[in-house]
Amino acid sequence: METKKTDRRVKYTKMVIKESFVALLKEKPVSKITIKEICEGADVNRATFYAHYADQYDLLRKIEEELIFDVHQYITGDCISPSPATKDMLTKIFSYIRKNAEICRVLLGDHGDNYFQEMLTQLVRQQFISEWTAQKSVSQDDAEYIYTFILTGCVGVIKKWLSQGMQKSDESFAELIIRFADKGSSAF
Amino acid sequence: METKKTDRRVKYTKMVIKESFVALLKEKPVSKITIKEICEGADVNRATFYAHYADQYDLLRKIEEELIFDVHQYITGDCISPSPATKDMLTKIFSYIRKNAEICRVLLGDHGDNYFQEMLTQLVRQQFISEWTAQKSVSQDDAEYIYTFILTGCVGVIKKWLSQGMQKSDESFAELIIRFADKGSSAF
DNA sequence: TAATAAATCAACACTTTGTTTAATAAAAAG
DNA sequence: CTTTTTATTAAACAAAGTGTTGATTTATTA
Repeated sequence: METKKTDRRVKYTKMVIKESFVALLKEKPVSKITIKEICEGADVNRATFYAHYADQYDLLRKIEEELIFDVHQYITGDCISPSPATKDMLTKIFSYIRKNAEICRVLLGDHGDNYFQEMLTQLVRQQFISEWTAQKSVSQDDAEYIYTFILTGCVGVIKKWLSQGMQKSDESFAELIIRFADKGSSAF
Repeated sequence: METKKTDRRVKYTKMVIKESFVALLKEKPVSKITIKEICEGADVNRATFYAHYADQYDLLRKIEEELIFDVHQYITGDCISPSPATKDMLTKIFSYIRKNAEICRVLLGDHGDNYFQEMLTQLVRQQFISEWTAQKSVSQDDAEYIYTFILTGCVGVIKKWLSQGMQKSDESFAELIIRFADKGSSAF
């Protein structure tokens, strides 16, 4: 991502804009952040901002999509079964989140928006449903409910883990998540 | 709630403002809704709006708090165990949500905000934790994670139920939620 | 070094905001 | 029913942010 943008000025501009924006997001929700503020913090002209983004929300969206793109790389088949492969996958994802803890904490925190969370769950959704309906004799409808329960539950737990400074190691946290997913699956 | 406000003019004003606001919330997120718009939709002077609310977000907050207050009435002790009392309690809550489906769907939908969801979970939180640590030999820390998993998971399922037109009856949906909570509890 | 592209600056009309004043209308109290 | 009280209105205001423009300067690439 962002490797084809040759011009260094563009790279720099986008970087400082994002930094300024994320810093503001720590203090208040997007809705209270003005483009003027972002530009002052980044020491960038307002016209330059509009050359790259439509508004604050567009900027937020693009930041989120970058993260989603990265996380997407880690997602492989076999999302739920408590296999070593799954544990490995989750550990890598949590390690990535830890590396980007600052922005992840903001996006999943009180000032974040639902969209990011929604995209995260959609990422695993299809994988999940198809695995489920194949393995067990569960109707599509029931599978949707189970999936929703487990996924939103796990995201909630991840948010808690993040907001409390990620005390548990990536690996042990992956084990915890697998346990939750496994127990949730047994609801039918 | 709102029964001591004697002056009928105030009652009316608040009512039309809320109606106009909720109608707008169906179309777009709070952040895109202007006070001017709300007032035009309600046919109320802008100065009148400021006499009652600080801004859109204050208005949203007050609407949410009214709902939370109502739901709070239904919450009694014994939140989790799959007892008939629990089922009865949940059925009543879902019936209330169904009666206020329009606003609930908006607040828990894509244009809603996290705060409402947060308040809903906080409502059950203390009850939950204390029951848990008493019944089973679980550390406070583990209990927090289990609670988070179950609660956010259940709220996710409720959101799905709402957004899909509440096909399941209040009673059968209460049973579903109890089943999820029970299975989630068995994670330790 | 020349050509190209990006960022800046200043100015623009426009919208929304939050507040204030006096005037008007409606409700509650006597 | 009349008086008093209170809510709402209307109009005007400065302040701030928005989104866009055209000319200029600066940095990058080739």
